[in-house]
Amino acid sequence: MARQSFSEHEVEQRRAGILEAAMTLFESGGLEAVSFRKVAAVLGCSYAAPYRYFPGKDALLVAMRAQAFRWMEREMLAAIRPQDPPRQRLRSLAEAFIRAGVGRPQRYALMFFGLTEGAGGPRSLELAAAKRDALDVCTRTVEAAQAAGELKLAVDPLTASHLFWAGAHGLVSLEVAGQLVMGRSLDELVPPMVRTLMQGLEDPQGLLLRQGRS
Amino acid sequence: MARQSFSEHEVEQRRAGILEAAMTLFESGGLEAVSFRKVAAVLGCSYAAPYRYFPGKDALLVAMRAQAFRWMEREMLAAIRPQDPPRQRLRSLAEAFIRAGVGRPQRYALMFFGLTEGAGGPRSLELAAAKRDALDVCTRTVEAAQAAGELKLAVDPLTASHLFWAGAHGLVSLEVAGQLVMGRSLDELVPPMVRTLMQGLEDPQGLLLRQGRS
DNA sequence: TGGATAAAGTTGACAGTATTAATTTAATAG
DNA sequence: CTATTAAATTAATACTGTCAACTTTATCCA
Repeated sequence: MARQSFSEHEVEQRRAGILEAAMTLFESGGLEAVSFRKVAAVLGCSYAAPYRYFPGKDALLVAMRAQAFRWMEREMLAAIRPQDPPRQRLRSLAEAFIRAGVGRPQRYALMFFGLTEGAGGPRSLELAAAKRDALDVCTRTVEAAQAAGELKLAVDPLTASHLFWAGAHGLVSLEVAGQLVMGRSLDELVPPMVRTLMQGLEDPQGLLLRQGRS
Repeated sequence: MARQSFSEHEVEQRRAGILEAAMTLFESGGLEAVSFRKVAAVLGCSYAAPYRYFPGKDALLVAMRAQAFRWMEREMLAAIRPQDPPRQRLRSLAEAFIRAGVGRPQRYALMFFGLTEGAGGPRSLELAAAKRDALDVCTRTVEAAQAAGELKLAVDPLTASHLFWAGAHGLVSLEVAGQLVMGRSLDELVPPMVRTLMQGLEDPQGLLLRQGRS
């Protein structure tokens, strides 16, 4: 006796459409270029229509951030080749993270510079999952290297992957924000950073066993 | 034959007043609580008056960021006691940075999460100087440790201080943004991070000379 | 002392924004 | 065909940054 509600799939499709439009605006003009009204204009609907699929702008931004984390996860996964030794995979991972972030500074800023965490609505579960999955790529790689005996950690693998993640993020973050002193390009800093992270994670005995280096 | 312009000092005083009002608003309600109109309301002037001292909101935010960097510089300087050995000073520096940032997450976010760098107006020179001075505290401490023979760097001191800075920032940044996996408190991560940074910066030979360990 | 002058400050206006409420459209079940 | 109701649109409110026109006011000079 009434108009049938949209199926879950249809709703998801509309959400995806809104998200895509928002992302397109974001890529071309940064956060300032993202507004419900512009999104609606791109989609050809009225400016209040998206409210049916996102309770507010915060929710839209959260979804955008989750998407950015998914992208980063893909970038990292694409960089680690199974045939490489675990230690090399860890290096590739760090390099991929850094280069992806620096290559798309706006997207990277969207990921990490979200100041309003948004009180954890139902949709921030998706964001949390996206973050966890991205970090998991890192954690698994660290664990694999340790399991293969190629990495002697001075701390537990989870802590190690957090430190690894934090170090890589710190470097990208500073570069993206233009904080690195002029004249020092990222190419100068990436290799020492990766080496510092790898080396710093290991206990001295591990270093001794393999005579240091790399 | 005309009303005398304000002296440089008077202008600076008004700028400082606006800045202070903006900071107060920021501390209590985040970036959303900062607007020219609210600042003016606090100061008791009309909403367009601040435009005489800041060309726009971006310029105001830049000045706020510079002030935050100056604060961080003071925090770090207060933490390094001259009587401590250089190595200990470096550790204290890192701890101070991390604890200051985590203790005031909003202010920290203001420092590093400024997405709009603002095309470098005349006032962003002050921001650049504030950033440089803060980083210099770190660089000088690293150099002192190296000069005292207490730190055998694997890279040049400037690169080392950048890595140090990046690592500390990465950790704080993740904590502030709530990216660290739940259950892992900062107290768990700070000591390993500091050790990782210190250890990672050193060349293997230096480690050998002092038998490893921090 | 009495304008003239120009800086400092105020007000009004415009274009945008997020968000909510009221309204309209349209599909479908009976 | 009609009642129902989800979806979409429109109207409206309360903000925002920014600029232009206007008013106030302190000073200098005649």
